[in-house]
Amino acid sequence: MKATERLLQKLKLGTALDADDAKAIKRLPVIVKELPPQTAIVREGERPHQCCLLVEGFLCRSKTTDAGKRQILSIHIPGEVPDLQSLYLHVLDHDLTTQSRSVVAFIPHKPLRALTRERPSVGGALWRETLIDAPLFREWIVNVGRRTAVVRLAHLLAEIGTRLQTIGLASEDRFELPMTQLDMADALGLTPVHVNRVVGQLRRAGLLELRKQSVFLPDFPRLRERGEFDDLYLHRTKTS
Amino acid sequence: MKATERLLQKLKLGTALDADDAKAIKRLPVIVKELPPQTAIVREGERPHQCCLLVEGFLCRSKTTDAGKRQILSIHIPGEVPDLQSLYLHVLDHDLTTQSRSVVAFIPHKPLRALTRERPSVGGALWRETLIDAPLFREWIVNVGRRTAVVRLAHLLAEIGTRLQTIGLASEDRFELPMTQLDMADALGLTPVHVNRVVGQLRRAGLLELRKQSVFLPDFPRLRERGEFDDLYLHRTKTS
DNA sequence: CGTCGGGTTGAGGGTGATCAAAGTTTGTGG
DNA sequence: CCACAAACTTTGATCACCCTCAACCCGACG
Repeated sequence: MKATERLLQKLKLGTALDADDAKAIKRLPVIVKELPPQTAIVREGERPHQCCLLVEGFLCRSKTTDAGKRQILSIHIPGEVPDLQSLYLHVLDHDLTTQSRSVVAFIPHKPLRALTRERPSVGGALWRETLIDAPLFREWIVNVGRRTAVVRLAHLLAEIGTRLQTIGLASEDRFELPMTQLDMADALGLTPVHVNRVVGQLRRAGLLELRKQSVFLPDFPRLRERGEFDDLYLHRTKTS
Repeated sequence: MKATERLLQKLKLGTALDADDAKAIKRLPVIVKELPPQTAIVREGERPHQCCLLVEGFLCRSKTTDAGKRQILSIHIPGEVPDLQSLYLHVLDHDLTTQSRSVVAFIPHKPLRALTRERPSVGGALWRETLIDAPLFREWIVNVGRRTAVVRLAHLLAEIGTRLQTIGLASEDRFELPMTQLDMADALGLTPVHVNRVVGQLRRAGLLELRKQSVFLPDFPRLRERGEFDDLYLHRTKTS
C-alpha cells in the first residue's frame, strides 16, 4: 500500500473526508525509507522539520531518566504519525525509535501545514489524530501507577491486539509483536526478570502463548478482563 | 481578571496573535460558575458540548480502576482548558473534578469550532494548547514507571511550582497547593502512608516545608535535581 | 467537648527488584 | 554445516521498597 493511502485510511476512521480531501492527501510529498530495527528516527531535544508516517513495522517512543532507566511511552503501528505534534511543539521531548524493521514515510511540515489551512476538514482530521495520543498516555499512567504486574501485562497485550485489529492488520488474538521481554519491561515499568515470571503466570492461566515474537491469546475475553481492559480510551469510532 | 482574558494570556504564551485574534477570543460567549471543592465537572463516558476554561483554582483529571483505585492523571491551573480535546474526541475517557473551590468558564463547542475555522491563527493556538497535555502525561508515565517515591514527589512539586510561576500566579518556591497527602498519593501511584513518610524525607533533607496546603521549597535548585526535573517537556516558550 | 478529616508513626508482610547462573535461540564467520 | 558469540529467556535465592493494617495525634468545626 502506498504511504499516503495508509494515512488516508487511518484518517477516515476518525473523520469523514470527501474525494477532494482524499486527493489532496494523496498528493502530499513523501520520502519513503526502510529502516532497520532499533534505529533512532528523532531524539529528545531535536527540532524535526518533517513528520514521520509509519507505513510498515513498529515504532516506539521512549524517555530515559537521569538514573539511566528507560521508559517506553507508546508503541506505534502502521498508519500512525507519532510526531505529528511537532507541527506545533517544535522541540521533541522524547526519543522515537524503530522497534522492528520498518517502512516510514517522511512528510515535510510545510506542505502539511498548508494542507491544514487549505482544507479545514483535513486539518480537523489531523488535529483529531494528534489528540488520540493523550488518552493512550493517560491509560498508561493508570497502568503503571495502579495495576499489578500481571494486570499490566494483560492490559498491554489486550491494547495492542485491539489496535492491530482496528487497522485490519491482524486478528486481535494472534499477531507478531517485535518486542523482547526487556522492551515489555520498559513499557510496563518492571524489570525484565519480573516480566518473565509474569509471562509465565499468564501462560499457566491459559491466557497467553508467546514464542519468539509471535503472540497468541487463546482466550481474549478473559485476557481483557484480567487486564481490566476497556477500549473506550482508544476512541475507535467516528462518533466517540 | 475576565475569563477570556485569562485564555488569551495563556494562548499568547505559545503563539503570536494579533489584535483581531484577541478581539475574537474576547467575544467568545462564556458562562462563568464558581464551584466548591471535589465537584465533578464531567465524568468518564459523558459527551460534553462545551469546554471548561479554568479561571481560578485547581482542577484534576483522574481515572478509577476496576479494582477501585484512583489515579490522578494531571493537575490543572488557571488559564488551562483541560477538556479542549472534547472538540474532536467526543466521549470523555476520564473524570474532571475541582480540586479546590474554583471559578470555571464554560465555552460551548460551537462558537469555538467556528472560531478555529474563521481565524486560523487562533485555531493553531488552540491546537497547540491541546497538544501540551501529551508531554505532561508522558513525563508522568516516566514518573510513576521509573522513579522512586522520593524522586516522584520532588518531581511533582517542581513541576507544579514551575507551571505556577509561568502563569505568574506564584513564585516557584512558595505556593498554595490544595491537595491532601491522599491526593498526592493518587497522583504518584503511591499510598497515602508512604507519601507521608516521603514528605518527611524531603522535610528532613531541607527541601520541603509543608503546612496544611501551603508549600515552601527552601532550595528549589536542589529539589529540581532530586526530582530529576527538566522543564523541556513543559514547552513553555514560543520557539520550543 | 466530641467528632471528623487528615497527618503521623509503628510493625509486619508482599510484590517486585537485584544478583547470579544456566539454558536457549539467533546470528555470524569459518 | 559447525563453532562460537551474542542476545534473550528462564530459574533460584535474597533483598528492599513500598503496602497493609492499626493506632494515635492534631487541628478545625459543630
